[in-house]
Amino acid sequence: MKSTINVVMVDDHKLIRQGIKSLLLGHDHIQVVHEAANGLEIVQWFKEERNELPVHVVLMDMQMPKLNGWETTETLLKMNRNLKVLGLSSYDDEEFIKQFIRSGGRGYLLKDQEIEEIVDAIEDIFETGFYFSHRVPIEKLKEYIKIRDISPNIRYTTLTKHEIKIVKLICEELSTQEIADALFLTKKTIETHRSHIWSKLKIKNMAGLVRYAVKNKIVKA
Amino acid sequence: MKSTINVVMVDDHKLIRQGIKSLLLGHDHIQVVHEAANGLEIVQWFKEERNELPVHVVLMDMQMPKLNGWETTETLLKMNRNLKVLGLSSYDDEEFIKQFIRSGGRGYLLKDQEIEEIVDAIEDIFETGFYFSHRVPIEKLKEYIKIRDISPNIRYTTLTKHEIKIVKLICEELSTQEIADALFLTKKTIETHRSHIWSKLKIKNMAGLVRYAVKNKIVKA
DNA sequence: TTTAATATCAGGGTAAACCCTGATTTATTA
DNA sequence: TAATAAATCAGGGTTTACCCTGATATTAAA
Repeated sequence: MKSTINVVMVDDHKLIRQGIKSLLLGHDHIQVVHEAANGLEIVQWFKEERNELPVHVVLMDMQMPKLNGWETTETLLKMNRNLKVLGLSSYDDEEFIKQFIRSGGRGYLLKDQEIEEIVDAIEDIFETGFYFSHRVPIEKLKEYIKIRDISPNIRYTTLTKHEIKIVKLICEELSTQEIADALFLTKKTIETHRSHIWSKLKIKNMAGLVRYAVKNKIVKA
Repeated sequence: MKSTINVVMVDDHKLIRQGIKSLLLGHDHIQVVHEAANGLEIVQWFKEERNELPVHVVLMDMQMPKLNGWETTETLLKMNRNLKVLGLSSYDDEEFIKQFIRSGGRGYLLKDQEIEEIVDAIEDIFETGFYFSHRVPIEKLKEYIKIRDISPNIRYTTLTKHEIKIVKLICEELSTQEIADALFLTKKTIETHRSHIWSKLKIKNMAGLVRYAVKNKIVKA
């Protein structure tokens, strides 16, 4: 008989959480022991309310407000290095997956794939420590996995709260001048913030920024 | 005993389709008789392979590639005016819901809500013909429902295929000149297309365009 | 405590975005 | 067939975005 795998689910859409949970009900050796709607919630739960309940695998959506998937992963692994985090996403964006692996993620699944794969993935990540969907370009990723093992704390890009506020307003179609007026700052200040954002995110223009913002749930599309 | 409600599901994420289906398994009077990954698939199915199987409710994701939720709704209703289409979305964007209702949608659900609501919604839309989530600003929507009953064929915005190609390239952070070079056209031509897109979508700049493109799955975020 | 990051602002610049009017050709639809 | 929409291009315009360098005060981290 297979030993029981305790799974925790993190996704901001309750319907999806419940749906996947319901799919896993047919597999007795997989137990969903807790669920959370975002990164902050799950970090809080691990910190305070867990009551020594063993958790083997975390099923984590990448696109979440507040703390996104990889930010949350990094935080959780600081508390428990043995945790296996399985990323779940609509996007097979390479940069995205890279970030996640740098943060310590051990597997990645795409939402538009076969359902059986989620069960396979949970089993594999529990037994071997890794699982990557065949749609993920694994060869390229191996490099990142190595890098992470040598130097586990590679920085990922973070924007400051002022920068995030400006990103939001850019996405609302406000011009630099309008943003300056809205925040009681000069146009030049906003321009400086903009150029910092540009170089941090390595984007060329507004279009790249908006896609970043949507991907990271700074704004809704 | 309640009579059986035959439901068809349209969503581009198999995992979500299966999840919801699995949730509905506990409710014997609701039968998921078919599922499809996008608008084209379901239109095709209704046209050719249905074999007179009665369909009462269509559960339709709004954000899909190829044919999106409301475009598909409009097409399906041309074939069968009695079909009740229940929209499913991550977004409570008013413009979005408006488009859907103009196309003949009869109900709207948000993905981050309680699961029981999906069962209620299917039952309500089947019995009364309407269901709107309490998170949807129903008062405003009543106007659109009326308008639709008087003049059912209000135009929604459509971009031409050339325009869509340009939208994609703008989202890839290409400048007007770069797009012109890529498509072997002059800069002026691209500018004209741009200005048409701007006025069709009533947006102010690139930021608005990218959000439109992501919302309508012209590009991934 | 020293370093590094954050937040504020300025001058001066080029290239790109965005807006107007206007025109021709070719499809498509009524 | 007539009308409409799509696709191509042009001139000439203003405004905004984006890129340099450089400065200063505050705050957070090593």
